[in-house]
Amino acid sequence: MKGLGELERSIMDILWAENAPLTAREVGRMIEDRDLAPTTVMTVLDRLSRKGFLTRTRDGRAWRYQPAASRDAYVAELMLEALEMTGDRDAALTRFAQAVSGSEAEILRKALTELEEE
Amino acid sequence: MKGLGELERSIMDILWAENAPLTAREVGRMIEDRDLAPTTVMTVLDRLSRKGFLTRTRDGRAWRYQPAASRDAYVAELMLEALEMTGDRDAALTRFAQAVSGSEAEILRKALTELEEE
DNA sequence: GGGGTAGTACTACGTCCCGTAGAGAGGTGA
DNA sequence: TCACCTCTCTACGGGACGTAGTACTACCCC
Repeated sequence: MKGLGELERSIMDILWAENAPLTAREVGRMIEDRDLAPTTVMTVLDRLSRKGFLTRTRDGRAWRYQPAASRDAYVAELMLEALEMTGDRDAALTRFAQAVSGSEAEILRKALTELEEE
Repeated sequence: MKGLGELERSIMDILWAENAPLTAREVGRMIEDRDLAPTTVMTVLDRLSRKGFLTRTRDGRAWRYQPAASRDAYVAELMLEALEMTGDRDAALTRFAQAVSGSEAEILRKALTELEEE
């Protein structure tokens, strides 16, 4: 999986936060702080859909974009990808488990327990 | 943390696999399949130490390079970094737990249990 | 002691990604 | 018809990375 640039991530964040598919214009309106040209937003949306992060459907002349996967799925995939990198997955996992904070360890524990029960 | 390119990662892999600090020449000899110029290896080693992935110490005229952190630590850090990206860490962690394979879930479970006991 | 060898530092070039945006085409509503 | 919206296409500058040459220095062997 390819990574995301900074602007790309900002835009993904907007789309992940929104439940409905947005047009380029709508997205642009939500990044006002950066004062981008409309075409900039369109270009980035286009690249993101080329890269498979977004899907788009027609709405009149405009496209409406929405995430192809949830942010959680993306994050989990990044984590798995990092894990792929090591020769010793167990060691890395152990280290990871030690690094997460207490409350998160709790979440993990719970998720794993539920898995076990299925 | 900055990411690693492909050659950079190959070289880190060599150094992670080795226990002793290596010189550029030694590293170069271990990537024979790519037939790189010696200076190429040196440049990459230099960049890696600039980026903080390697530390180096003098050995006569030459430098000896060794990883600043273990591969496991690096991988765990990458995973945490991915986790930082989400607004809902719990959801991402849950998804991650569901995505790891059975034996790895077991490792995680064990690591978490040991944590708890301390 | 002179030439090959090894090692260093510095510089450079091509490519790809990404942020950024303009130009031009074609529809749309006043 | 004219202003406007949206799209697609093209482009440029910067930074990271793969790759390597050059110039200089120190050491070893004959």
